[in-house]
Amino acid sequence: MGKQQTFKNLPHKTIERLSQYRRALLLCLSNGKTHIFSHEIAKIQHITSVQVRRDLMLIGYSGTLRKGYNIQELIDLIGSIIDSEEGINVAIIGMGNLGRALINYFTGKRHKLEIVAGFDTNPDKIGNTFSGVQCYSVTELEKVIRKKHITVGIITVPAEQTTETARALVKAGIKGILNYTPKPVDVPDDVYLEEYDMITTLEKVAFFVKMSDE
Amino acid sequence: MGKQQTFKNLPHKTIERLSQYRRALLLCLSNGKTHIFSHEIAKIQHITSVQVRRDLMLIGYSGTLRKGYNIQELIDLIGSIIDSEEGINVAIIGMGNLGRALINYFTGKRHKLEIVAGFDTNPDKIGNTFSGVQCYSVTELEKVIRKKHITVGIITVPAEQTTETARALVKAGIKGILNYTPKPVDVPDDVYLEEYDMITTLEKVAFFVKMSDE
DNA sequence: TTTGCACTGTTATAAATTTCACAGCATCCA
DNA sequence: TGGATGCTGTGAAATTTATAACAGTGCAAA
Repeated sequence: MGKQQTFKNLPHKTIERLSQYRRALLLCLSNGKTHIFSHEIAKIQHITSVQVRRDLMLIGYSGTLRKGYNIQELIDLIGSIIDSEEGINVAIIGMGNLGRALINYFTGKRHKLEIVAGFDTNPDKIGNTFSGVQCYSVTELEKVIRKKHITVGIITVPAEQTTETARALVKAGIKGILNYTPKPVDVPDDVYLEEYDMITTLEKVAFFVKMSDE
Repeated sequence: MGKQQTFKNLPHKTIERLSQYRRALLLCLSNGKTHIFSHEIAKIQHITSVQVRRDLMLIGYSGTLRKGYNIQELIDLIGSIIDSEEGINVAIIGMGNLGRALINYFTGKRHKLEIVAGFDTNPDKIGNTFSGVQCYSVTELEKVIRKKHITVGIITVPAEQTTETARALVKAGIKGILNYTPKPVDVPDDVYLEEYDMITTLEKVAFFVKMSDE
């Protein structure tokens, strides 16, 4: 003990980067590489090598001098930190384009994190399977979430259904919500909430493009 | 002069929040509200009222004591800062689920930021229109981008086409890229790049859910 | 075997961002 | 009319995040 708990204090930004490092490392591994230098990781992620080394220091991983970091070891270590041992089950509420994009994009990528159910109100979708994910009626939300031990919900419904969807998820005992809707939601303190609005990001890019023009 | 240029030094985080404030303000306006307090905005965005006031201070906007901020004025001011006067034209490369989701989600929301073209390699899609956006062949990328004065590109192609897509965009003279692919890209310094990976965000949510469990 | 090089690991420093603390003021209420 | 209240605006402090600077080390070439 003592070591494990320090992971609780990892900076949020480091957590995000660890996930990104792993993604990059998996790619390198599939290309046959076994070791990697901090500056190589840095290049891929558009950050500095110091930052990579600092992040790895925070998780207590040491590389080999002049050989770099062992990719497989590092992947495993990152997994032991950010993954949940028993795995985490995820639901997507809203099987429109965005919901289906996420499913496509996601299935089979991480074995400790699995989308195990989709929900929609459209009768044409209910009962069907999308990339291996069964679509249920939102009326069954609570039942399915409890039965399948789903702890994370991704909201991809139309904006006007956002609030009620979030409420239903909370009522069903969800622990984390990722809201891709443009409408912010309100949840109790014990539910972890992350909101992402694509318009904001696009407006930010547009702003800096405008600025670079003067 | 002197006032305008300070907007160049606005913190990145403030820029993002301004966009979010505007989104929330537009909603309030459509509900018939004319004024709003800093703590109301803060509540919606899950931040503190101090932060809202500080952001507004940075853009030089003053509210009325005990009445709050004039919503319309604030919307206009934010627009004058983050929007480009002539408008910015955007292209989406990759008309799969994610690309179409973005188009649906976006069209008609902001008049100073418009998606004016989509691109794909699938012959079934080329020539069609999706929510009013014409889909072109990627072979025409450079031609269309130059002709329509497109300065921002959103990449939503499959991962393995990411690198070449980014290269083509840069070659076509794009100024800003928003990459929704899990594969990081590399661009010259004068192209503003923003990358967003949905898996990272989901893994982050999962991490904090796991942590809250102990 | 020595010297230089190219890495890692870490402490110290700086920059960015958020929060605290409180002054000021218009309105309400007694 | 004289608080009390409930907001705004902002300098100062705290926190978070990133960068700089450099010591240590093992390999490689001479």
